[in-house]
Amino acid sequence: MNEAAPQGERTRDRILTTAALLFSQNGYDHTPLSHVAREAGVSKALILWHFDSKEDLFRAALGRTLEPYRIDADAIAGLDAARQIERLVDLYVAFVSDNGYSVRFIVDLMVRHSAPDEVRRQVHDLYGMFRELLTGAIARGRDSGEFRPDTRPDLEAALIVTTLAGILMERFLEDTDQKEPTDELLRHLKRTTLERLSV
Amino acid sequence: MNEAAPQGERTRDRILTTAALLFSQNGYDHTPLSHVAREAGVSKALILWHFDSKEDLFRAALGRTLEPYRIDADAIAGLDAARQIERLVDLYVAFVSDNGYSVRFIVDLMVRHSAPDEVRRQVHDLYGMFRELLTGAIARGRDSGEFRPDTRPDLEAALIVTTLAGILMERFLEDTDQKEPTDELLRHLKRTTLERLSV
DNA sequence: GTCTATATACAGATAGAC
DNA sequence: GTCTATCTGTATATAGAC
Repeated sequence: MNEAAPQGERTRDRILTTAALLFSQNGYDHTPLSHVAREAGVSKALILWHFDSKEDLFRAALGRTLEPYRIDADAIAGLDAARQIERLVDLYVAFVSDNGYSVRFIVDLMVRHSAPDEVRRQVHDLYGMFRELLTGAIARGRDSGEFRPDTRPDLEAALIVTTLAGILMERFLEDTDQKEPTDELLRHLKRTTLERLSV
Repeated sequence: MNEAAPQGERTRDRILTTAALLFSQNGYDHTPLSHVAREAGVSKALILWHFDSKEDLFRAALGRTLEPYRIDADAIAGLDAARQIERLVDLYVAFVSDNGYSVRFIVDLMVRHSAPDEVRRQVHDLYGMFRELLTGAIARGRDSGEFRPDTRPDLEAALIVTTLAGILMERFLEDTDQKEPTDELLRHLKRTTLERLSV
């Protein structure tokens, strides 16, 4: 027997994982507790014993949904500035590709202004951290002479992340999950950015 | 008496307008018919006499919501290519500023894949038309010698609209309706684009 | 065309046995 | 901790009078 994970905890955990999945797939309003109960193999009453309300379950499940949302700054260590920028762009695109459902769900919450403040702040911070990484890479490239001396790292970084946000948006607007046109656009973004920055 | 607009038609129209507003403000799921009825000054039953179902009302109301969504190609006539690009960018930003609620609503429908096919197609077409206007302006600039001869109008236009989509996205991600940072970003977008295209 | 009253369904949440 | 049974509110939709 595993003393650290009694039955109740494991059941609670299964409810949480199930809820996180169903909420991100169907949305809060279209995920009745009965559905979560069925998929998790428990009764509605048990869910409401573990969590005070559906809203409470939702907030707890959001933690699961946001688990993969983190930035690994080490991933760009040891590269020159230009390569760091390219790598950050690729990491962004890879992330939204790998987390389609949940990214769509979180974006939906943000667009509808129905994300809890904590989530809103978390997303905001991640966005800021990513932009900071870009800003830092551009600043180092400028200071090392790799980029033009009149480069404005913050503004350039802001333009890049905005365009990436646009790529995300367009992915949602398209029904088909085509990636080929986006790839060409991505190459164009990276190329024009580096051409503009380079001396 | 106005023979062309009997009482029933005017009431139906008021229901439709009220519904379009409330749906775009609060969303479909959080707009009960009782709310529409109260705001429109009629009974729930009357709404369901005019429209077969809530879903039917919703589809009809979407027409109202999309009414302002159109592109006036004449607005850029007589300008040189660079000025046309700047003007199109400004028109885009002005539109999303003037139609905050409904743009947010439509985007939400698209993100959640819950827009009727007709609406999805309509938005897609508008997006395509706007990109076409940009593509045309860039192509004319290239052919007139104003822009570099190796310019690829379609790719450049795609990059611009993607960045604009990103600006829209970021406006949703921010809680505050600040516009100052966006303005600086917009200027940077226009300036870098034109610098890249110009000979 | 417009209303009041009602049918029907289903959601979240609670009571209480085990 | 987990269940079945039930309460309670609210939503869409219908019936039928005016």
